[in-house]
Amino acid sequence: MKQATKVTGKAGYHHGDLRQQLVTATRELVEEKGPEGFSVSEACRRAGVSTAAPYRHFSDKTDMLAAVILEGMTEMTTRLHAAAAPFPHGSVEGIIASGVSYVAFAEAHPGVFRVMFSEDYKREDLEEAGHDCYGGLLMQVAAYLGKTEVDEDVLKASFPLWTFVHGMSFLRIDGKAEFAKMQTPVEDLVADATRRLLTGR
Amino acid sequence: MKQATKVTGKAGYHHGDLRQQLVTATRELVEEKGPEGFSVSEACRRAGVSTAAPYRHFSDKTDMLAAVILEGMTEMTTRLHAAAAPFPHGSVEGIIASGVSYVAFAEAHPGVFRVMFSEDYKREDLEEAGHDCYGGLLMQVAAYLGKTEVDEDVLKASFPLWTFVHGMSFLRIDGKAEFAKMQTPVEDLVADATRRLLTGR
DNA sequence: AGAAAGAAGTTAGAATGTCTTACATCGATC
DNA sequence: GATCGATGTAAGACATTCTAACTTCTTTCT
Repeated sequence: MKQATKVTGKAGYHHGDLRQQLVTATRELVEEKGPEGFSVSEACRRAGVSTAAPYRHFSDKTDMLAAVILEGMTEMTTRLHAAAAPFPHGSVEGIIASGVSYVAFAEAHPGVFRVMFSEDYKREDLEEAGHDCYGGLLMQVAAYLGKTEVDEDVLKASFPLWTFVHGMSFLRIDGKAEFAKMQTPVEDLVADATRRLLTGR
Repeated sequence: MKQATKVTGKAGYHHGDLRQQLVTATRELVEEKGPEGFSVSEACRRAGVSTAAPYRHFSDKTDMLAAVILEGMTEMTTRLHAAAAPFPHGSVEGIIASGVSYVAFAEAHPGVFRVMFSEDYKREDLEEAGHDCYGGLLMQVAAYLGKTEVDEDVLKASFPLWTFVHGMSFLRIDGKAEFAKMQTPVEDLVADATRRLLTGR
């Protein structure tokens, strides 16, 4: 009656990999029904355990969501990195590719993206994950500006870029692009804006 | 006729102005605890009625939130309009002022702002309210471009502006401006970006 | 004016959800 | 091979959304 969870076939009282399975279930639910629609009970049902089981692995309902956020954050970081990789470090093209990838992540996982920014999950690990992610852009912009470290100029140049792709992400997952009758591809919008914000033309 | 008499409070069995009072309570709660923290029960407690009372005025919990969204949307519309009013119609300054005002609204009412864009509240009245709001920007940009009506060019020029202030709003209410070590005033950030996105330099 | 109709409250309760407490089971260790 | 700690379950306290049936007040119709 247990789901076949492990390849080794663990079908007993102990689950074997419950924590990760709950995170996955949570993530799926958040994706399907939105952050609001997620319930611990439902995740338990999916994982095939009682509703009390998660509390061995998570302190809270929000703790489960935090785990999802963390997963999402690291995934986003690697994605942005990978997107920029083919281009020279510090090139406008690389920065644009990162930006496009940011929006793409939001569109691929709107639920997770929303949770990632939905509330004040002021937690050390999440902050750190955020820093890692944003740090990638800072490095690229620094290189673009010919700097070896992140100084005031780099911060000032980077933030508007983030702002733009962040706004673009939300508008798109909220269907506001259709609302605004904009069917220009994201790639073009991000490329144009990034160029203008960065190079000034 | 009845509203005027019962403004002072619930003297009797009938409340007199429950609907509006519930909307207000909902809005306060959303502001205090965020969209997630809001509960119908709590709103009822604040309005001093039983938990069943709201269902005479709203179909749903989400219906109550929708009312708050509508209020917020119209308030935002008037704000943006007012902000641009002092400047010549179609001037960059007017457009910038609107943008700054957009972010200011988000910072003044982060909870409401978040609900306004948190979910797919696909409802006719909300869509319409959104159109009214965005329409203001479209008009200004049209005038800026020397057009008398909203055509493709206007749409293309306007959307990135919205995108930017929208992203800025979210980043700020999420505390990401501090996170990114940006303490440049919003006014400057919006002004710079708007100018660049719009005029190209 | 007074009865009937309808609007807008109330209480009670079903269904669902979060989280705690006390207990059961399993794997690993000594 | 008995024990112990980690991990699961069962039962339940309490909150929440929403419905159903009843009550009270307002309005409207003769």
